[in-house]
Amino acid sequence: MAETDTAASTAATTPPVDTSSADSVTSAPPPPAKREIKRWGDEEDDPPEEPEQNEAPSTSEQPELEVAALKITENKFLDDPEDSNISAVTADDTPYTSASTFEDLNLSEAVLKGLYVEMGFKKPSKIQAITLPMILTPPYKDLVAQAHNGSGKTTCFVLGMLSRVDPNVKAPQALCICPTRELAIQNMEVLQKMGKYTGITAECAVPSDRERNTPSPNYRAPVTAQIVIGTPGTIKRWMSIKKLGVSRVKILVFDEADHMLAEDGFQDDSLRIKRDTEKVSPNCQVLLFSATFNERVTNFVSRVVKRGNNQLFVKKEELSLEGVKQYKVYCPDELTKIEVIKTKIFDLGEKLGQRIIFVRTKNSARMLYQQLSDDGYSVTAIQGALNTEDRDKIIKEFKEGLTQVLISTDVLARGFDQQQVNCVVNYDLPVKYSPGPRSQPLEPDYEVYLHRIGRAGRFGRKGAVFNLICDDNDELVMSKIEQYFDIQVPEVKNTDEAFEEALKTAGLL
DNA sequence: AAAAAAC
Repeated sequence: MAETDTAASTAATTPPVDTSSADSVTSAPPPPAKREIKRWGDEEDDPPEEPEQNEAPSTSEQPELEVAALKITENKFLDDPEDSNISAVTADDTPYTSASTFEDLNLSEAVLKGLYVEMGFKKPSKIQAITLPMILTPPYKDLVAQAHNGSGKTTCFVLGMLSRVDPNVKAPQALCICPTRELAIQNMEVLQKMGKYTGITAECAVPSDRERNTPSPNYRAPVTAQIVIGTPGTIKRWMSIKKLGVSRVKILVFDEADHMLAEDGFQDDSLRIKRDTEKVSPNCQVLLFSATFNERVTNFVSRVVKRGNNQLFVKKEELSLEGVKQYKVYCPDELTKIEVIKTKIFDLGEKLGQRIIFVRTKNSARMLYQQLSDDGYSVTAIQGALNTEDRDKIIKEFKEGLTQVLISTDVLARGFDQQQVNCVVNYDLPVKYSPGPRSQPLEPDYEVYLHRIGRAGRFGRKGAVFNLICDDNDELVMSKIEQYFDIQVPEVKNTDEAFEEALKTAGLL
């Protein structure tokens, strides 16, 4: 419970924020009769997925939630000029009013208590204000929602699931599919905290070593939990062995939806789960959330989601977080990279918060871990080849603050929410593996880049990112990333002074 | 290559 202060902070903040939003919170003169436009608070754009301990982020750096309208049907919904950057929101012909308070949403007393007491929230973040009415207002339409990293997307779908469950029906009614075990567990923790007073039951469907070693499908009883959050393989398996019945499912959520529906992601599994669910629950509402939706996935996604047409998107040029300063560091060779990690990220980074170092392969995670520990540095490393027990332990230690520096593959690139992380290192830049001959230059993986750097700067906090640039291809990849997101990433020389200066600029020292 | 997890 760090509630007292957390509460105050995350939610609270109230704001001194830039006038743009604060004032209008209440003011909104209801224009046309039917739709009154209220403002949402902007200061705390997001109750981070796991919002507990926070101090109020300084308002100055709050990320703007710029939402570009994908499709604006009738009405322009937002007539306040200050909101002009937020277009979006369109429902075929259903008008929605954004929620300026949680009370506007008809949530149960138990859920409200969870929000205020357990989570410490005071009012909806921008993405919550916009999407919650869409999620909770009948007829329940599907939704595709994009919002910045750390802006509170988890709360949107967790509230959606909690609100739509009928407490009297003891069967799965809400399903949430996530790309990794860690994210599923984290989302479950948020759900249990937020839903603490509701009595709603939930179960996590993730791989476990125990389960893997159990040959018989009778190793478990049928799921009676009302909400199930898990990874695609386990969900699929439970469904196929008839332990997870989906005939009562009313709401199906895909977290990190762009990846869940990407061809090189979990498309097959996701579509199968969706199809099998809809077969017996044709009216099931589908929610897709992510911070990234590239053009290709977006086209596909729009075809997949049929019930209604509520969509929210953010232009890629407005997607990187203001509060997270990005840098590049030229390292002539691998040894220099390791030296930078030791002298800058560890030694000089003592004064920083927690740090995550992203590497490309499981093997480099192991190797880097080995080299650093051999040299006496205190660090842990996580990657998918570890057994589940070890993965859980490493995450637990990091979340408890027992470890300060964590090496990770892209298992943690998406969704991982630890507010004390204020520094991210791309030891290897994220690249896509293009099919065909190995000789081609590697293309940047823009989405992964954005997700990785979003591990810092949760909830509008400040952060710093260091990209280690080793060869010509790295340099090319980096410049493409800058171009794509329309950002400039300055160089930091490999000296203590330069790093200190960079950290100061980022507001971390 | 990473991720999930195995019909």
